[in-house]
Amino acid sequence: MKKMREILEKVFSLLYSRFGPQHWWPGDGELEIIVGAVLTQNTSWRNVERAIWNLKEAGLLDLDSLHKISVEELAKLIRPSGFYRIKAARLKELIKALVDSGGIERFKRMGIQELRGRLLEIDGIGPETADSIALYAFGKPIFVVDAYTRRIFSRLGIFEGSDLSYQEVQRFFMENLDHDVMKFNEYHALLVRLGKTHCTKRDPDCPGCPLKAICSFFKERSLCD
DNA sequence: ATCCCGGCGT
DNA sequence: ACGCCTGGAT
Repeated sequence: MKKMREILEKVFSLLYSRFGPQHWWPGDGELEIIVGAVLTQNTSWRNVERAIWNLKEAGLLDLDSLHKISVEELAKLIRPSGFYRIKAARLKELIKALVDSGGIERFKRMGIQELRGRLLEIDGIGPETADSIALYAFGKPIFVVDAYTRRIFSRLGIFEGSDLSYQEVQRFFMENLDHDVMKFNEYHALLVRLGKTHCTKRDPDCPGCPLKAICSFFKERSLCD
């Protein structure tokens, strides 16, 4: 399937020429990215920003402080991000794992598969969160799959019907794109951008979509007007 | 009312 | 496959 490489490049160039570089991850520092990756689970980034701001203002956005703070106290601070009790517990698990295995620098030095495996062992860290951390916090060449990715490529007609697993979708991208960190970074960020502004779940803006020329969903919709 | 850069337990 | 976790924006 040589064709898929061309399609993925086409999608990228259409998105990039419309939206430009996305400068991800939004927020600085490895720890802030790690924390943000957990807080944004099924939650809009706007709400995550408030939670992170609370942690910053309290002067707690460092490994040591987060390790010492109680779950209850942490839960209060991250309240605006929603699911705050379970997320506080998940953050504590993650922080504990980071501290116990020798800090962030130690994780950073791991190979991609070892790092991914370690993260997935932590309760509350699933494939998307693990890959977000691997790519955006540690600069590992791995493609992040999310709900937007699935929706956009289903509508394009590329994942049509087939109910693919996370791994299968990820393999599709990684087999058809160069393993370049900046490319993976920008590609995922651009898909999120499109998912928010045009390819929304309800009432998508197909006429204004940069991908409409190659989208089967748009073609189907255009027939009934 | 419905959704948001998911993950877990049943 | 489904219910749950939760606040905030639209």
